[in-house]
Amino acid sequence: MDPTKTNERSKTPKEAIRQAATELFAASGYAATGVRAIAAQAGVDPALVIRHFGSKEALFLETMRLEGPFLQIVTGPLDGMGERIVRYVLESGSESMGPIFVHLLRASDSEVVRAHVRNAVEDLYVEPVSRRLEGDEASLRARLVAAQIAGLITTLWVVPDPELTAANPGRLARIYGAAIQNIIDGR
Amino acid sequence: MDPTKTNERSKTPKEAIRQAATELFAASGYAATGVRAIAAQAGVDPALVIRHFGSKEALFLETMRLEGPFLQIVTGPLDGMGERIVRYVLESGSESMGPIFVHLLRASDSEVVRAHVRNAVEDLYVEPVSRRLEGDEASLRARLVAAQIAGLITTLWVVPDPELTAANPGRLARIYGAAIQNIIDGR
DNA sequence: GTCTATACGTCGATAGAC
DNA sequence: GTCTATCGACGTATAGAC
Repeated sequence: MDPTKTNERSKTPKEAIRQAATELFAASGYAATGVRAIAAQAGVDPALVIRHFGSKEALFLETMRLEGPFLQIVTGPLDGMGERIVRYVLESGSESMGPIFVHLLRASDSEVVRAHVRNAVEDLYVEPVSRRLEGDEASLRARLVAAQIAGLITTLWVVPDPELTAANPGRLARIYGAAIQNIIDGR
Repeated sequence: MDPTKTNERSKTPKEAIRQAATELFAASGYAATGVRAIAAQAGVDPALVIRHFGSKEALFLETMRLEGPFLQIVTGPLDGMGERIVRYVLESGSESMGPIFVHLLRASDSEVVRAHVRNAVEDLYVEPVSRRLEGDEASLRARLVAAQIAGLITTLWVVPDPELTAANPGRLARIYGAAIQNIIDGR
């Protein structure tokens, strides 16, 4: 009569909370996910959630760790890198990295969340790209590439544009990739 | 005849609420601004805020109307339009349009807010740019231009990158403008 | 040391008296 | 129409049971 999941008896309560939070935040975002709902799904008391993670926001950030094989993209040849970046972003939409970015940006009303995003962008995108770029103002141009990626993610998934999400990925990669390549090559 | 109310110094209560909300939302964003704080600044009862505008969210959206002379930028010549767009965005940061976009994106955890942003982007950016673009896939390319603009706004002000905000505006306009121009020109 | 029960303060929103 | 009183839900804190 109750098809919801049973208690994960093989795990410690803290891990059960972390897993429940990961699922619920990923499914419904930050605001729509309550501490009591997380506790219910984990099969624990709501107070335990705060006791183990300090606050709802801290738990949110812990489940929203940005990591991905983006570095591999950047270690490839400079030629065609723009298009490869776009393809990677398009694929990451259904993967782990895309949705995480989406929920983080949507919850960026908090300064703590913004700092989290800032650090992740710096480590994941700006730093590796900056290393690879040649010519003047490599750091500046790397940040503008990151801005282009952020814009694509925003328009595709944060505030989705239906016509863009339905567009042919190959055309997107070709057109937007060329624009990114323009900054990679540096005029 | 209906002479003015007892409150000669202020406008009608509804307008006082609207003005107070506009100031507070612009200064502190959506989450950090409470209904009671708005009512206090407007000098009215908190219940009036909801009664006049339905909800905090509806009042927020009413104060966050996106409008600007962006259309003038797009009516100019196609040549150099990319750079002009970037300059306009950079200037709008201290103006009315920039902060509004920032607070809307930061509050985009709500589907109602997302719809608001989607409509504004469509009317303000995509539609005018799409009209001006030549060649195939004008609509798609216009949306990718909008994506680049969104990325610039995001990286400059939604989740500010200190090194970008401190960068020379002329260099930003030249580099990022060229990338936008790449899509405007269409390969 | 973990976990539970309970409660506190605040939030957006509502009902009903003047 | 405007205020008083209050609602239910939220995130969070704490005392104390196992």
